Amino acid sequence: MANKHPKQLDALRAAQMYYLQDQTMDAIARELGTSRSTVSRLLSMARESGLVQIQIKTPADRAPELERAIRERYKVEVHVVPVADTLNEIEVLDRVCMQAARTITPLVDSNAVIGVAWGSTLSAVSRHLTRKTTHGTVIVQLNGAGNTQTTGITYASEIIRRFGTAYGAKVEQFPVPAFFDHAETKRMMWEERSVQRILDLQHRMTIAIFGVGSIDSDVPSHVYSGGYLDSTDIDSLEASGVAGDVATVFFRDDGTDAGIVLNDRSSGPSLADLRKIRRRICVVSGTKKIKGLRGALAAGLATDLILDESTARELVEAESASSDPIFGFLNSLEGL
Amino acid sequence: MANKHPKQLDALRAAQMYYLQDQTMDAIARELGTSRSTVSRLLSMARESGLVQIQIKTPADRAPELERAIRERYKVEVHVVPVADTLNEIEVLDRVCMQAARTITPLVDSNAVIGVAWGSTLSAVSRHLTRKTTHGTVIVQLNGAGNTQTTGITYASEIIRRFGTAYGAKVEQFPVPAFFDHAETKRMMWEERSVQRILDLQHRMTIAIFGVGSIDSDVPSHVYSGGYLDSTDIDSLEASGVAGDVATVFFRDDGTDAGIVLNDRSSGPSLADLRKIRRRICVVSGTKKIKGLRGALAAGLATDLILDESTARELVEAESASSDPIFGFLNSLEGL
DNA sequence: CAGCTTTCTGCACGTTTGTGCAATCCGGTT
DNA sequence: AACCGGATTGCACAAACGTGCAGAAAGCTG
Repeated sequence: MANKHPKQLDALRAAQMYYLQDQTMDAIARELGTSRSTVSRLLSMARESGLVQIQIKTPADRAPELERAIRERYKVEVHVVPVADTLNEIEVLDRVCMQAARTITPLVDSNAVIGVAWGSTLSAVSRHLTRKTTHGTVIVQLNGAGNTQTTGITYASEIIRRFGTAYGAKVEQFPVPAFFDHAETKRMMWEERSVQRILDLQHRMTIAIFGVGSIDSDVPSHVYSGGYLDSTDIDSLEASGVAGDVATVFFRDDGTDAGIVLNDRSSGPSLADLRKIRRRICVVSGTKKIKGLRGALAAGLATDLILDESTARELVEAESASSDPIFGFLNSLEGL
Repeated sequence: MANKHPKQLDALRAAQMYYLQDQTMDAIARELGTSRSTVSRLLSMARESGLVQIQIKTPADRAPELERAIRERYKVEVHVVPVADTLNEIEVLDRVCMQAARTITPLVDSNAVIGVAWGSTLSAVSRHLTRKTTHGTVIVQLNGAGNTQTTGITYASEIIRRFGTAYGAKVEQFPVPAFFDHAETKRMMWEERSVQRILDLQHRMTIAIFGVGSIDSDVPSHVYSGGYLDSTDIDSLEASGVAGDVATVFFRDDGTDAGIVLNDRSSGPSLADLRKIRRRICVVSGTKKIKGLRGALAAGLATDLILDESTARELVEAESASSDPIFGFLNSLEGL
């Protein structure tokens, strides 16, 4: 029809005709004066560039049993990702993270300050993000990623860079080690202005996105294997009865963190600071993380929880059969 | 897999897997233990029941020329519906109204009070509404529909009933004639408590949805042909220089309504009252309505405008070539 | 419980959609 | 102008999808 068709405009037209008027791609192609295949490509462009937004709204009253149970018990917004229990761990992670990415995107607004942790879960999430145009959004790295072997920059920065690209946001790295060797060094670094700039940003976070580590995990998280901790550290964690971590900050089964010395050397935000953030999104895939997850929930670290179905089921069952049911009950009364 | 599958839950699962995890229907069928065709049907259920919400977000800066021009000039949120100019009037109406229905739905919140007019446009919109679960929403008829031949109940009530069904809302009819024969009768009816109940509701409207009538329309709107007005009335309208109407309330080219006597006998809300509503959505299809549309825009009756592309184009051109070309030119200089 | 109506399901078929590939276009460079 | 590399297009084929239809299941009635 017309000549000078910037692709964006064609994509918009196509999307409107396809999604709002139920036209076939063929009809759209004829109107746009191009081939059907091009329309197909325009539409996938439109989807990926966030022009088309598809979301699934669960009326809370019609949510599945499982979701209601978790929502009630832990007072979190929960999204249970349906997955066949025949899938292997990696496939499940992938599905959970794809759905997580698409669930998170609508929550991101302009001028948000988004804290992002790192790890295999977040890496998978970042790979599935769909675009959304926002203004003034900032992505800030939640915790350092350096370790004894590498500076960890590429791995963690890759993740937050993907977030930045998806939302058109500025990206702020946190170039410090995951754990300091000496708490004193950390205290001094925390006084540095370059670090303070990041800490300030972190205090202004409106959204945090993180996974959990779990100490009894057979496949231990990066933190426990990647040269971040030595055997003394791990012994000390076990001695303190640690259940897991969020952004390299540890906690116990019951959500407490007092007296866990390693936290004094960790670069992640204290649990208290974390809890101040309005929206705290926790993504978990795999039943091996149950222990850490329960701790995180007991600590009230998450406002939103995205997890796979098997883990969700186990969470509900595990809690009912927990060693301290009364405490669990109290928690659920206190709105954690 | 499991047995006792309330269909709703299956539909939710399917929708999540399809739209959030990019599974094929085949894979979903296998997991749900049913056939692919059933999944296809579940998904269309999920779409129609409003479980899946697809919307198209136009970043204002990347909107087509036409939209920007109208948005700037008339200060309304505008949605130009792309349609091939080879389509006939009825097809265009259908497309516009389908897209209108899908554009309106996301704007409806719980506890909204939605005023709905009647006419061929609104009838078409109502036929394309998609469901959305809301609570405490009320649909109220904007203006009476009785005329000298019928009570007009079935036609208008059909429209608002469809709105009610789509949003799970209570429906309030307005059982009065479109035009009273005597202004005095109207004044007295307006004192009746049954009528006052509706008027009260109308004062609490948060959204109004209407088309426009246009006096020079070759195919005159129902109001001008369906036994609502007699020839004396029509003469009087022409004598007053009327351009069109919204919900059976008339106005001139320039948006004024002072001194149009027929309005004293009309059952629709005064223009002043209309303008108090937060969100006023005007749906227009077909260039024949240009005159009425321009009047309505001049009167500031709409906050949101949904119209087809040809009409949009003509609206922009008509204005540039208006009796005051310099003004039009200036407009176009100002970044329209 | 038989007989009827209504709803649901899977199959088969035709339609619609995604994508690898080769041809083409386009902007920049030599 | 000739050349080149990357992006874009349409084709052809395969994959994915929607839907009329007939049989099965579930309600309903007497």
